[in-house]
Amino acid sequence: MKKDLEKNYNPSKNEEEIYEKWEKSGFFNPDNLDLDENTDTYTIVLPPPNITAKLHLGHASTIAIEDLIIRYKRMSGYRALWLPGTDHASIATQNVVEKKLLKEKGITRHELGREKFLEEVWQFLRETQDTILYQIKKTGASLDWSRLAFTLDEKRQKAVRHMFKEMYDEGIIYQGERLVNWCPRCNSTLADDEIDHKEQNAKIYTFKYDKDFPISISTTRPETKLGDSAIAVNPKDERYKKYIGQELKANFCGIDLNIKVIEDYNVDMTFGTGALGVTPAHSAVDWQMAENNDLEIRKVIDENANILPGFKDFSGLHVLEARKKIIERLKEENILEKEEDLVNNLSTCYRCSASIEPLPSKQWFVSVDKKIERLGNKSLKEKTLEASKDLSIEFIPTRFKKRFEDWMENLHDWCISRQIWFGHQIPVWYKDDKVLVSEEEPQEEGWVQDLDTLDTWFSSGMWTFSTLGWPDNYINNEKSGDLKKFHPTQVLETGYEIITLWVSRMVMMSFFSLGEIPFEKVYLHGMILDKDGKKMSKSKGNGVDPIDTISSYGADATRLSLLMGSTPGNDVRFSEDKIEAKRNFVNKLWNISRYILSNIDNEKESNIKEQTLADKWILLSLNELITSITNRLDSFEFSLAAEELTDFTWNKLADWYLEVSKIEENKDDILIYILKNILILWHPFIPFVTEKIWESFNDSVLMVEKWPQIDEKIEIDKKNIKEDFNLIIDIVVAIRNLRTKNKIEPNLKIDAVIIARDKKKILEESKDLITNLKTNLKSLKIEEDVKLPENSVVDVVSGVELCLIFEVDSKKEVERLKKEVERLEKLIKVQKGKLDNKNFVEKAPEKIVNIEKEKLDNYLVELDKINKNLKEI
RNA sequence: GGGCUCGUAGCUCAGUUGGUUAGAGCGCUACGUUGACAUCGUAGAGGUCACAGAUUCGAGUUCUGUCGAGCCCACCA
Repeated sequence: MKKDLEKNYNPSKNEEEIYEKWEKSGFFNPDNLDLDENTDTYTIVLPPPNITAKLHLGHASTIAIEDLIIRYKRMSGYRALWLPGTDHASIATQNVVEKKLLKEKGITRHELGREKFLEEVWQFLRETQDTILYQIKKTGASLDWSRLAFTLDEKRQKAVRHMFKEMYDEGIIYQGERLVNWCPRCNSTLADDEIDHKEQNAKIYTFKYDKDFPISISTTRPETKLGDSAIAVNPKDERYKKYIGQELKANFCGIDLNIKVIEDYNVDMTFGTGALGVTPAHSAVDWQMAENNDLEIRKVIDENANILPGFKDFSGLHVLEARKKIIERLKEENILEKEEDLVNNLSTCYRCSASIEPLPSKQWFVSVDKKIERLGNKSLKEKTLEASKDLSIEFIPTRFKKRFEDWMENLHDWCISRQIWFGHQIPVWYKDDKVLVSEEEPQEEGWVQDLDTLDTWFSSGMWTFSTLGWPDNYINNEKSGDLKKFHPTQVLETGYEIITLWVSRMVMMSFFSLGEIPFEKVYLHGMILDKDGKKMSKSKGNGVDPIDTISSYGADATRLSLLMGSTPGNDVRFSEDKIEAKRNFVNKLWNISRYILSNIDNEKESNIKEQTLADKWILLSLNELITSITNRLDSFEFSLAAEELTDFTWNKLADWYLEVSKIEENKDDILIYILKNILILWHPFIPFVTEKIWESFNDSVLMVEKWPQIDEKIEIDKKNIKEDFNLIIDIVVAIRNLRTKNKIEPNLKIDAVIIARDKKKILEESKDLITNLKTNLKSLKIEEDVKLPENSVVDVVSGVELCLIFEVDSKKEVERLKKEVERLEKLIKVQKGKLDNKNFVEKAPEKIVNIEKEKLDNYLVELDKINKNLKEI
């Protein structure tokens, strides 16, 4: 039956229909796969995208990689689950909605009130979530939508509360006064990794607290000095040694201070005056010193970055105004010694860029150092480090293992409370002096819930198991249901930029609640940069919507362009050219299939009989391809796998075997066999087009077709088959080259003679093939020796000589040959030098030496022939 | 200050334990194409693999240093 496919593949016409077909088949859900009970599972959870905005190409890249892995594993017979979800991204989302409100309605969240504001957030959320899910489907993701989760849906809320209570009961979660990074603009604390350091020009002032004070200090923030309770000096510093331990009184701009002189090795003697004014309440380093030296902690600044009451006329001023006023005062008192320019790093909020105030505040923390009995008396930090060190969790590429461990080792307790409205509200209730931590809201009157919400990573840290039915599926330390089947997951595939934010928390939380790792491998992909190498971001407006590239070039081309030419952990630049090239390839594959399907009589391969050299060659190449692609995919070398597939499909199959099939006959079985195999091998990369072609001659669904095995009986005579066929290719190419170089009219029939000794047999067998293959020879002779006619040109190919006989421009030919002689003489000289090297001949493997010798011989033969030719002309 | 990555063709990038002539795509040049495919075909030009040194019979690949680009962490009182 002949099939008639369209001339060009049209992605937008087919993709939707194919996706529907997959969804209808039910095979996205592993429960519907026809598998034995004991089949191994393979699980990946989709890193839940923020619902703050539509997806960009970075997400598309994540999806392309994960879909590739999961489709490959599904076809390889695993019970493959890829679990979708989205992230509420508390701070980010709240910020976006706040900005939107301000822009569209001109109101702030405070004017609107908590409840109404949250309604707005949920409304926004529904809209963006729809867009995002639509985008994901457009890329062809084979996600199990029946298990779709959201970090703030009912089930996850339950899981979060359960986790909070368990951690609280275990003493892992505690409330404490700590110096936190406070954003006065967002009115919230920020984690250390939510802070950006920005260079800025500042002034550093040098002064004494008062006229009579013996030590000068330097600072960029004089206003905080109102809260100083010590001066720290380096114990090695001779200038200040005598003061250490003294308690001094000072009157700083009218405020009385008790200053203790303490020693600390971290003080840089060469910076400023070498004496550091210690402000425990408003500097992280100083806070530490205060703890070590039992200093008084005196707050100066409030949550709005204003000076607190009790500081006379400075009270109520914004820090910047207070700074100005203090400098004026110091000038008046004539104690300002120096005012210098300085470039320093300002800590700013990663969301709103406001400058951060370190403030002491009551917050909830997760302890990373507390020993946990059921984890072998180890802390979460220790367990996590252990998992990385003993390789139970493997990083790809491995260099991120070190970064992960360095970061873990320096990890402090995790501040999980956030002073924002959108998110998981902390499940703690207060009534009078009583505190209640509970999964359920207390029924009794009068309990008031903590107003803060949890850090967004608290809920996403539980992602691998909260999505699999925890805690319901975990009773008496026994896993059941999905949790038992699919946890731990196999791979976490994500961007390297959140290795610390997310990966570490997932490992800790999984250890805490399940006592096991959340995933076996962490595959880290690079970022997708724009064509100038800049990070794509909303603010720069250089983000690319995958929907746009999909509608112009197709999902397959978009995916392939993201998969190829990239290696794990390295950033990739996006370019439209690349997508276009992949679109062209997809079309090529389409046309290869079109040609095969329209030229065969029977589309079911029955009995593959390899008859000719070309058959053996292509089948052998296919075997090698299957082995190689399988290995590549197993070791996460996606780009290389795609390259090899392209090479086979385009350079071997299309360029050679299909051409041969136009000359040699009866290749239906082999053609359909090869087509089926490459469609399967390509499917994880470019699922749509392969499925579309597949359905034109199969009733089954390609997505669940079995991954190919090599055909054992073709594994014979490997070496000869390849060499022989490559020889034919070389000859055909050489004939064409000679024609082009000598400007032979395309229609002019010419005679060719091949002078061959060892290769005679193979050449004799393939005589017709060579004559017909993309050449236009009048005749082809194969001789052992021949006297060359005058009007001929000669080339040497893989050890055989080839003569084309026709009229030739002798002047041009002489020039060409002379150049050739030059080239050869150069090569021969290099080659001889190599072989004269005793070390080389004695120490290099015999194989290499022989190859080099053979090379020299070939050069010599070639040179000889050309010289002969030259004489004749 | 500590750490990481990168530097290969005009551009974007591959190149797995060191091994035959360093590859691909795009771009460029020439020629070609009415039947699988112009989303095509054939061929060509284009590389001191950043630089210097070391190890080795042999280095794009290993080591050291230098220069350049980028990133992460800490911190500047």
